[in-house]
Amino acid sequence: MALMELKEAKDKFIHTWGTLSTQWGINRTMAQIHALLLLSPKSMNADEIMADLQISRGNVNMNLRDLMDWGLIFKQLLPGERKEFFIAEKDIWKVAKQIAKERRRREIGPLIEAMEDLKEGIQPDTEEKEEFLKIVNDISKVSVFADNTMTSLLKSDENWLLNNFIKVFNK
Amino acid sequence: MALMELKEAKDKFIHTWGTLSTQWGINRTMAQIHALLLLSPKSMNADEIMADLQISRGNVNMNLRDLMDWGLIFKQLLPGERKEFFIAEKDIWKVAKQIAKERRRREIGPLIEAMEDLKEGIQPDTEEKEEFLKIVNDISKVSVFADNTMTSLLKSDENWLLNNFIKVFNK
DNA sequence: AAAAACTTTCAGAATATTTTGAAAATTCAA
DNA sequence: TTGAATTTTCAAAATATTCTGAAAGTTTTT
Repeated sequence: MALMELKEAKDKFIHTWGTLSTQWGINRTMAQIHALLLLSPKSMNADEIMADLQISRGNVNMNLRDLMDWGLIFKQLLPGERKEFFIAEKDIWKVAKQIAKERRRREIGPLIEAMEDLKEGIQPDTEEKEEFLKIVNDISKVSVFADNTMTSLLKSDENWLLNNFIKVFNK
Repeated sequence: MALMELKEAKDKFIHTWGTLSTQWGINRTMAQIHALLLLSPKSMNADEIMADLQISRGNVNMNLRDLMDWGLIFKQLLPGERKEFFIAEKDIWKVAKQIAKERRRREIGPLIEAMEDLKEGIQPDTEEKEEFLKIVNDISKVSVFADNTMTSLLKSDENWLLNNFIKVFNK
């Protein structure tokens, strides 16, 4: 790609972030607001975000709330300002951990629960039922494994080291 | 949950799989067909799937193709049968690996590429540009790390052991 | 206490995604 | 070959999601 001006590059970043996010199951606007705040050296208020991304007040409000739920941005009350300002977590490792944590909670948690429910409802008194329970149990095991793996990865930054070890080990 | 009959439990499984899949960014019908085939002891053809899930031929065809792309089901040509039959991979660990692989390809790959593009387009000749590049670089590093971690986890089943080690290590 | 500044809500509009089903394409048996 | 069986395609319909903007709610200032 040819050389770009900063403004152009920032716009491209925001646009890309928005596009990729949909593949992620994350709302495009939420991702764009996040990208905008990530790149902004200072915190921004709703009006600034509206103007910048050309979106409605309601949309901005709703997505700012979601971003706070995800733990990706924070409200900042500036002295002498009536308006609320928002600032993004800039430490990308923290951002990644936060996203992974939230996805684990949303994606793996419900799966484990659902499998437990199914296990309890079926008695393994026929061949067919045993086969069904085998699948449910296997999914249960794999999801618990995935959950544990995620938790381990997230729990402490020492895991950075362990993972580098794994990476080298598998070369 | 109260005791269920097998049919009821299978329906619940298919329904649950379909519901959870949307949170995953995976099409509901694709997930339901996958669940149906996972639970089916024998391979099924398009007409059987249409009848079972009450969906159109076009929808079945398209989602069977997607499931094959994901490597989750396989076409089976039965001797003496004109119709194509489909069977799911039943080894859940393989299924999980396949899903993780596909998501890695779809979610992490494009992110790494996009960040590389941005890096190349900007010269770090001002403070502002350096700050921008810092963020792009950090995202780059984190995504490459995530990509490597995934690859390691998927590369060989010896990792099961290593991961159990990590799990115990972090207790 | 009233008004101004600001934030939140939510019904309807806009947009995006998924599904249908009939027509076109393909495959296979005779 | 022909034509019956089967699969694939794709434009239009159905459904689901996201966005808007004005009204309602809240907080702060005067």
